[in-house]
Amino acid sequence: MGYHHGDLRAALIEASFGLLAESGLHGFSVAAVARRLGVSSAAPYRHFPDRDHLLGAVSSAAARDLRAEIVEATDAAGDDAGDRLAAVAGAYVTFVTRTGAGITVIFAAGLSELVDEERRERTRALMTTIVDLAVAAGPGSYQDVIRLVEATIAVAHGYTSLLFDGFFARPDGHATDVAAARAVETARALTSSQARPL
Amino acid sequence: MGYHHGDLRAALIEASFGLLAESGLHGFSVAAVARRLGVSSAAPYRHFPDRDHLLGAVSSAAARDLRAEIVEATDAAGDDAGDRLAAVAGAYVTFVTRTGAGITVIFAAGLSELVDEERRERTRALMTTIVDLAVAAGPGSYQDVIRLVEATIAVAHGYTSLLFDGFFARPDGHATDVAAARAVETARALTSSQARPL
DNA sequence: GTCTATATCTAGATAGAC
DNA sequence: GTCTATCTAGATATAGAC
Repeated sequence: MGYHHGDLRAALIEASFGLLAESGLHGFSVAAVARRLGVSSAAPYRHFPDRDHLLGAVSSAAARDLRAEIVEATDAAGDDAGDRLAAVAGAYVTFVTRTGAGITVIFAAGLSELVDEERRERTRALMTTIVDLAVAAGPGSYQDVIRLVEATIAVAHGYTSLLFDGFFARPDGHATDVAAARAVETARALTSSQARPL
Repeated sequence: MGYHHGDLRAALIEASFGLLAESGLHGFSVAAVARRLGVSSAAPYRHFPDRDHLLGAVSSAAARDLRAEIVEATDAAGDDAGDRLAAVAGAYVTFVTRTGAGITVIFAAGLSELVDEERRERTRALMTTIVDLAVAAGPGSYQDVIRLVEATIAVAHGYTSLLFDGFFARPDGHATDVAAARAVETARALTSSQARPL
């Protein structure tokens, strides 16, 4: 076996993204992540007590990074509030196709029992960021805002799944760009119609 | 162990739906399906040569049944072409929440290599049914029609995933109805805006 | 801090009894 | 047509060497 890294903990999280992107949560295992880094299957357990804690750390990092890329994408989208919210969908498709860490990983994954304050905070920040964009885009009640957020995420996640499951073509770089663009267009249609009652 | 059924083959497919609905494709295994029926883990192999052939049969049945429920839902949706297409999303959420067999199972699952003419035909019929509804709803080019189909499926699948992953609440009967209604509303917004260029 | 080795578990799949 | 028994493979997790 190979041996030690400067920071195996960080490397394990990074390698988990790669594995998730290729094989999905289905194909994720601590052993496979270790293999990817050329370390023994026991090595990860020096840094994470069990599989769920590794996944929790991956989830935490994903919530932080996804939020950062969403902020970046909305900044690039200009001033129109509808365009800015729609950009969330594009950022989601791009990020999740690259890292494999979408809502399935960030939420669920049976991690609800894990107490991780940092992760909770990052997830909350991610949601707050999206809700704020929806508030700006939708003139409706709080309930309407939440519905708009859900719809935007549903669109983003739906296109990502279609892409991952080969509905479009193999997810090479170009297919990802196309899917992201479609997701943005579709999400954008939600906010135009939001002006009229949904 | 228990013993023989009238039709274990059919029972295995039915039990697979239940297992998929509860545990997802992630938690699916031939052994677990057998356990559900109280038969030995070897019994399924008398009816299916391997795991993929069972999943293929499940996929085939799902394509047939989902199409039937879509036809039923669109018939109930009235005459407006936009309403009829939007009804697809509602039928999808309801069906997939109950059976666990959505696009992830019907397509992907590494079943592309499986040659199953009946399954291919059912999948084709399912897609044709949706495309026809989109043609009626969208006055655009063939490309626009395909995009509308993709968007509708993305919305439907997105809401189903949100529901399954606990984004709304536990998927009891009521939560499913709410998610289905939201999916219909969101899908409906796509076709109103389709009148104006997307 | 990582390795080797190992115990335990679960799943996929096959052989042979009934 | 199903059962019991068994083999193989891969994953989680722990113990102890270096």
